[in-house]
Amino acid sequence: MDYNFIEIEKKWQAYWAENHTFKAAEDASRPKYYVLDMFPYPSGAGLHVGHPLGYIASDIFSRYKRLKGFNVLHPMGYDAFGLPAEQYAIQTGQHPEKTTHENVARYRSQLDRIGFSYDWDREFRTCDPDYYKWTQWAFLKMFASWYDNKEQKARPIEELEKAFSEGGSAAVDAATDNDRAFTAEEWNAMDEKEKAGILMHYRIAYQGESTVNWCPALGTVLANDEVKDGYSERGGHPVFQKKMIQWQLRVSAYAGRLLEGLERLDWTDSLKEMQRNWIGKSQGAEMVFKAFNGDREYDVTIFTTRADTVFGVTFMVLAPESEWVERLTSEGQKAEVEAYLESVKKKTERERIAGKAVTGVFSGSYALNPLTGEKVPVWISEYVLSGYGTGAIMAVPAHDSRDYAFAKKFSLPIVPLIEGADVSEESFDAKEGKMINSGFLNGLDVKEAIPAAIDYVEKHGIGHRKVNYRIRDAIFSRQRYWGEPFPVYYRDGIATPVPEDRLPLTLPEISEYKPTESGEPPLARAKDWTYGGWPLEKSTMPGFAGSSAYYLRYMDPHNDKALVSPEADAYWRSVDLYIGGTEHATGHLIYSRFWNKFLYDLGYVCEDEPFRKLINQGMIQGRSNFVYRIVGTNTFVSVGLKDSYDTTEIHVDINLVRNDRLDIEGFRAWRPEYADAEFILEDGEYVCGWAVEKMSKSMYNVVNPDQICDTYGADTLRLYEMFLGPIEQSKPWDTKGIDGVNRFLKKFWRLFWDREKWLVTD
RNA sequence: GCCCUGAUGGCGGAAUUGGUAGACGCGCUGGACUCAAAAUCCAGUGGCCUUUAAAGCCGUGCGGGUUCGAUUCCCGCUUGGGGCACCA
Repeated sequence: MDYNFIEIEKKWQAYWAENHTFKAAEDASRPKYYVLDMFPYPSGAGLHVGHPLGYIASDIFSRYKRLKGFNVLHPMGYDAFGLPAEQYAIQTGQHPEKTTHENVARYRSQLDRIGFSYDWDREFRTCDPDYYKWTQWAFLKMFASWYDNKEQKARPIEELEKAFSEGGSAAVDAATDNDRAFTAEEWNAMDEKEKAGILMHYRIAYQGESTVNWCPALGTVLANDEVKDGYSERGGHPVFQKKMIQWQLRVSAYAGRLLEGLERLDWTDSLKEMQRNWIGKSQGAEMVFKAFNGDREYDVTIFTTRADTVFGVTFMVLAPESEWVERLTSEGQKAEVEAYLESVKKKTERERIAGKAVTGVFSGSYALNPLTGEKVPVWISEYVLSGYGTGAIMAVPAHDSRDYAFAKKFSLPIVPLIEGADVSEESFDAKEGKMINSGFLNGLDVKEAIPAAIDYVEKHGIGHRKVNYRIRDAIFSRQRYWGEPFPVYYRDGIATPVPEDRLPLTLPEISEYKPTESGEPPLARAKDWTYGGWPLEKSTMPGFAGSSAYYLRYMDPHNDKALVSPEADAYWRSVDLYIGGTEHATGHLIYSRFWNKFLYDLGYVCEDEPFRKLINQGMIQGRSNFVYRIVGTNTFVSVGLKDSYDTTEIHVDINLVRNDRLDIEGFRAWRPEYADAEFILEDGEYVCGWAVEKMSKSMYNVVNPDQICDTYGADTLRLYEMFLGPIEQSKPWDTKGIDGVNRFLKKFWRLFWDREKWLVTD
């Protein structure tokens, strides 16, 4: 009896399923170990050979840990809300639920063939109402919480209301976008609507106006991590900046903890570094400049990390979206400023980045340098971002390259502040050298001058030390159908939570999945989308909502009283080993950490960080094949001869190619337009070109794991994927070595079966 | 531009606390079995010099350094991959 993988795998996979061999249950007598894969989005294309790489690694490690005596939790499920199913629904009218269901079934059967040791009793989909009930629940908790900067934790909103009624806005140090100060008396005199408006500026899940990434082609806003180079990550459509009122999560409140928590995690340096950059801590100072529009005086606050350069300020710049623009635009400059703001608005995000053209307009106002008393003009330019710092800067062209470019363009003065710095051709940005032209800072080194300048500013009441973070609050609304509905309705225009015991608020049926003609989200089509007679929120939650706490739900997936019971949480605690792609570095892995910290603050989970150790598996790339068609003909030339002709390179299905030799008859049968194709051969064969590219349907280079399982068996597939190289590394799929792995398994089999008899008794 | 990573035979890659470089596999070469082929098994396989062997020399991207000893540590380059990018 030879190594018969078909029989062996069938027998044991059935045995595992029947006996729930890998079912995990809390067991205080054994140490726990939690191994998790990033759950997949079940796309219509099914699994290719690259997807299971991480799953295979984690499965091997799970089995190893079990044999070492650990109680292993190793679950799997599906990230099932999302854009592709919805786009498909818009095109075909088919309910996304149906598409999702079919795709999940396909994924499951493919996963089953590979023989994973998942505890399938814990499987769920994020689009199941029993699951998204807890996504909605977490949102309500965030809505009902504020962030206390002093205690560095989230607290119930009632405690904030109490503080306001006793001491007004000054009574708390909270993470907020509120800029209106009020006393206890003023607070207590406010009506309900006014109070609600104020509280909205403090809630962790809040509704607020901000500049968002608007994608007209998708009809929805996108989060920063969903936009790449000015195009939507899904679909590649252009993205515009637009001011809109949206639900947001106050992730920025957790910036310090998200940064500091990285220290204790067993993640790769590169991934931690990516998160550090995304969070972007910078230490500096805020300073107040007095600005004058005619005879009206305003205080304009700026942020700088180079307080030492304040003697070299020759102008100020406001972001076009800044609230100061309106106040500081003089009568005479009004028309010009408005024209400029209009031109900025029309640009796509892409144009704004790519052009990097220096643009701007004079506001007509002047400001006073608080240290020198010197009068400097106030300009408006898109190179200043409204979302960072205060949306206004002091410009020091001699020592900042962006200010330098601006000063050159608009002929503004450039005053060098560092000894020996030549600023005739470019700015001197380095933080080194001796200060000159800088009053009391003269002679100091830059590194001494920065704190000295801030000390001076603080002492004279001009400003104070300040830490700024680049990380923005997460835009949490999507103008789409296939996502979690917000459990919020509008009572007299006041956003009001649906009571917890009425969750889940299930997604209604609608007739069509596209936005309405008036531009409202698809949920506007739902009949009676109301609660207690009041209209419900029409946007839905983004993809990352459902994936932010799924690892907690696996601990206790059937609990209808809590996201996770305190007992299950206390036993499984957090994920010990998490395997998944690096593409989630600044999305899912930030949101999950935020979400977990929030639940930790409220006492729902016992660990502050969700993922102890994280490994990023590399991508398995595809090896594509090409044929070369002579332009204007239906004749194809072999790769070695193609340079003698003018040809177009065309992807050809790798299933029609063996060892780069084309199956000519197969090719003719592939597509009607190739039925009468002619070929120019080399040595009687058509040789294809090749390249290593992303494995994808459109490049016809997808290798399906089912084929490998048919030919060699799941164990050969698993062993071979591990054999391809280090797990973290990207590598092309190349079956050259697969026979060797298969041979190894056959030899291994023969250790136990010697042609006619077993060599083992048990 | 800034940050993070990597570079080892014909190929994928081992060697992860500084101690025999090239494990394992692919490929290739030779042999056994067979009428023959496939499959299987055995042996060899970094380079140079040499008919062969012994012996020797050279070898971990490049140039220096530390050390009894460096793929491993330090400095400076070249180059592949990834991330960020008007963040004041």
